[in-house]
Amino acid sequence: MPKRYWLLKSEPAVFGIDRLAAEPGARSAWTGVRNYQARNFMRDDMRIGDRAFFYHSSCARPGIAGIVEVTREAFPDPTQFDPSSEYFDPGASVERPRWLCVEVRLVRKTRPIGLEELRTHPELAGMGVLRRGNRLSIQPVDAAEWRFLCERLAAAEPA
DNA sequence: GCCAACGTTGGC
DNA sequence: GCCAACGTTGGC
Repeated sequence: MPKRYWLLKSEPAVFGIDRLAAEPGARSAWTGVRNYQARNFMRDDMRIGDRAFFYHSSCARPGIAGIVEVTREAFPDPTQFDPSSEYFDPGASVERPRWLCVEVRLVRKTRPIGLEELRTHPELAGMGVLRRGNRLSIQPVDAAEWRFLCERLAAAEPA
């Protein structure tokens, strides 16, 4: 099974890339996803070893901030059971969980790649995050788009 | 704050 | 099951 690529959105005011970096082992459960399409991507398609861009949304400079790797496949999102969590779902139970999360590990922070930069590359025109009105917080990324962006990053960050 | 997009809810 | 109203996302 070939590795897949993703884009994971997070609001830096809620959980930014530096928060992930500060977690033990730079790992964290990716909780709080409350959209069925995004949940199904995690449940059906996300596998250990898949890689994703960590994307900052709803902030002054939205864009890619780093690269993460999936380290645990989908399991029940514990925040749905926690009445004190803003992600609490009274319709979910431990016996019948509704929402899932995966665990990710920060591979590395990257230089910020803003939306405006992403838009300058015709190679990336198909990316969901560039579509206006896009709201999906977990999006698949084509292998060609992934490769293109990694090459751009490598060019800007000579070893 | 505005507004486009679009998912969810609820009356029928 | 339809669909209008409503709520949320997210860039600007």
